[in-house]
Amino acid sequence: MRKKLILIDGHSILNRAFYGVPDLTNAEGIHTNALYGFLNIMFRFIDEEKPDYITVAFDLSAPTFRHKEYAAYKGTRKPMAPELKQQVPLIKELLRAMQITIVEKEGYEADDLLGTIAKKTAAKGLDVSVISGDRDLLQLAEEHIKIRIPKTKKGVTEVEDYLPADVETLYGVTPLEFIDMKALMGDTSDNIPGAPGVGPKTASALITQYHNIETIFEHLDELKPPKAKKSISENVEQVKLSKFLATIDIDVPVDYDLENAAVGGYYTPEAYELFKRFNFKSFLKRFNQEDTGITLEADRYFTCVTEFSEVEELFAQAQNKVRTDKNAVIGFAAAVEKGILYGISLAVSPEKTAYIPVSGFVTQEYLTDKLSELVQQCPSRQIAVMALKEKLDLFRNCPGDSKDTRLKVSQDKFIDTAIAAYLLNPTNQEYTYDTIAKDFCGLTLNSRAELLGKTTLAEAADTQQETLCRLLCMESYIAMAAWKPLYKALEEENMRSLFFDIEMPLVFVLYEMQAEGIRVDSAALKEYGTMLGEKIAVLEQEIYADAGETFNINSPKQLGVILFEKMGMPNGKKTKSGYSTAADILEKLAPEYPVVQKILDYRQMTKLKSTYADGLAGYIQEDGRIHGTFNQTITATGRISSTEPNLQNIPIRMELGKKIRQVFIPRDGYVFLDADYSQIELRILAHMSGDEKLIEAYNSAQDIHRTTASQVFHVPFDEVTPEQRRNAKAVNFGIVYGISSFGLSQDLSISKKQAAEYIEKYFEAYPGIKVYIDELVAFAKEHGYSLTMFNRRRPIPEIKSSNFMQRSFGERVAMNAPIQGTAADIIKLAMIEVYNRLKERGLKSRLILQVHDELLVEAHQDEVEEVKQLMTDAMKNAAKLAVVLEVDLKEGKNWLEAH
DNA sequence: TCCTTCACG
DNA sequence: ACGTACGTGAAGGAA
Repeated sequence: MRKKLILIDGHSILNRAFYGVPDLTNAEGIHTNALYGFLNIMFRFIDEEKPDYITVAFDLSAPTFRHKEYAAYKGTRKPMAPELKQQVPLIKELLRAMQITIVEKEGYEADDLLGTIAKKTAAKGLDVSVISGDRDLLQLAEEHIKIRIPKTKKGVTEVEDYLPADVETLYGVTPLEFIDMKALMGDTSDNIPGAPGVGPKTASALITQYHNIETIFEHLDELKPPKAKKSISENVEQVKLSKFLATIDIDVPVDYDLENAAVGGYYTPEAYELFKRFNFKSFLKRFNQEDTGITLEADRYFTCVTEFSEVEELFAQAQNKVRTDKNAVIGFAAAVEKGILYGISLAVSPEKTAYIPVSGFVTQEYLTDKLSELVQQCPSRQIAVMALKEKLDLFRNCPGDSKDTRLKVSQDKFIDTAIAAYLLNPTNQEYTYDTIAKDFCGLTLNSRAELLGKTTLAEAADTQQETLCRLLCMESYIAMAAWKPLYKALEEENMRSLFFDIEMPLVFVLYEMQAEGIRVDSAALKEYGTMLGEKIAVLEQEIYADAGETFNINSPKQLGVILFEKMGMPNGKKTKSGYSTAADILEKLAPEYPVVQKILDYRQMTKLKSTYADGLAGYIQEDGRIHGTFNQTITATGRISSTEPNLQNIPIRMELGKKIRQVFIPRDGYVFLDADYSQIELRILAHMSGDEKLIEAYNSAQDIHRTTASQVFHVPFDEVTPEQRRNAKAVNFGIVYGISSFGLSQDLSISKKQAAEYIEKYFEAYPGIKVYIDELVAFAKEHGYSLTMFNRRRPIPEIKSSNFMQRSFGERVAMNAPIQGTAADIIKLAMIEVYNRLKERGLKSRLILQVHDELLVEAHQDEVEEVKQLMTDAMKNAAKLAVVLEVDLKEGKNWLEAH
């Protein structure tokens, strides 16, 4: 085996990390995002390559030898952002603590040091990986020198690897010719001028033909195209200079002793202290080296079974496993896309994880039958899956019985590890096997994006069977392996019940809501769209007439110019990347300028048409219904979210918009029953704070906003003016959102001082609330997270920030998350209860939508009274609070009527 | 792809 | 002094 050296382009990676990772600061207020990102990238390569040697090269700030005479070029570079600059010495400190060699040399660029060391080391018979964000280094590629460029897309780091063949495939030139190509096309980011007008295409073609600029100069007469000929002929000196600038010096007199760069222990006590200081919790795990018993070795046991007998044997092993050991958990994963199954994977033990592709004898029907059998044979919670809801179609037995969308499979056999991971940290963006492996098993695995990129499963099943096997095996294996640490963590955080009694049962409720869908009158929807289209056309012409020209009204940029420059409207101040044309700004201008009102109307109508009328139409399926998706692992507070389409933001507030609700209709012989909680968040606040006055107000069933107004403004209940009530209502909302005088002043268009007075008076009226929200903030400050009534956590790292804005945000979140989150917990309990009661009684009515504090049931006409009773009861009693949970229920023949 | 705007709770 | 209300998702424009 050849030994391995990893060479890292320090500034390049630090720079990428700085711009790729959102701003982080530690308790001292030091920015740490570049450090964090750098380490993330470095660990990734260390984990993957397990190098024998490692070295990081940095530039020193002084002008470099190669560029000394041409400092003017380099001199035009933008100065480094101070937040980044302060992290440069820190990364060096960290690297030294981790016993990682740093090279830098006065007068030389990191490129030159990397080039020299790479070439010399490769010549000694080592494999070298050069890690950089910079394509300049491609010229260094050779048989044993691989250039590795990490790219962060959507938070996932992908790596582009370049050996000489890769450079040739991509650019059509050899690594050495790459220098000449660059000399022609230039590089603005590196201040290499090149020949103006010559781009990558032309440069590549010319170098392929002539191989270097010297030969090109000899053939200036015959160059094609003429544009390139002219440009190059006129800029011979500049191209020569460019080549000089682009060439990496591979013969720098650098004092580099390979043995010094041998990997020592990275995880020294000094490094531990620094990681703690910078608050890099996820990296700290590396120091404990707690043996999870989970290793990549399992990779060796990943197999792709094809023989029919092997498939039977695998299922037999799985059944045997769950029956003989009730504590054992098996992992399951499925490759499903657009309703088509390409294969499944089962992890039966650490030594046995297999993938079964759908092919030949092994049909989708056969596999789903075997799966249903496995589930039925399974005594208890032993099947671990990620994103279970997406796989439940596979567990729906009896294909002939299609009228009943209801699952027959028992619910308590499954564990969803993605949901468990979500509960433990709901702020992650995704809960895929690779992120779970990293967070809970200490394993770094290639993500799906890294293995497949944009390849669809259908394509992969055809051409990349092995990759697909590896992918699915990793998922089922991690589902199995991660359960132990996940379960332990859930226990430690007292989230067992939240997981087993709320989130897991909810998976099945949401699955059936999605399967059920909601009926839409497509003719009425179309008509609504046409009506909007006509109104939009009229408004559009009027706006153009008023403006004196045609322009794109939907472009904030163009609109800003028209309103604030051409028409000279005042207060166009609020800017960031131009003028703000948000509704609240325009509303202030509307009384004086009639165009503005038309623009507001235009906006409203185009929104309605594009998002709702046209948007929803595209989601109506053949059964005349929309089957949206409810997401259970998205929000930081525990709410569910709705996508494709979003059925939780259908218009209701405006007269024109709410009409869209008329197109949502129940199936024939059914009606809608819509029940919503009345001010559930304020009631939760009353309960959780224990404030006697607020509890009393609710228990005497008073109009809460009026009561608040009466208390805050010291007027008798019956003499509260509408304005006072409105203000009090805004204060109530503000309390739930995490009150700030600024926010309230914005909402009510009053001064900050006045808003502060309202808040003060509110706290005088309800002293228990003040105490409670102070406690919420103090708790979050101490622990770094907040909790709901049902122990749902929301991490709030911002609350310890030294940055005022971030810290204030953290404080508001600390006030809001327990309230919004508890409301989410309660309606989830209500949903499960409604679902169970409908099912137990064998009713035809179905729960079909949830909108945060509202449940919509499509109820059979013969069951209306029973279901009304059942819904109200389930919702009211979902949680026992010090105040009653009032529920408003209405019946209707469309969603507008029912709400 | 990021930003702005706006629909909902 | 800082410059915001909490939580979402979709569409269209700009780059």
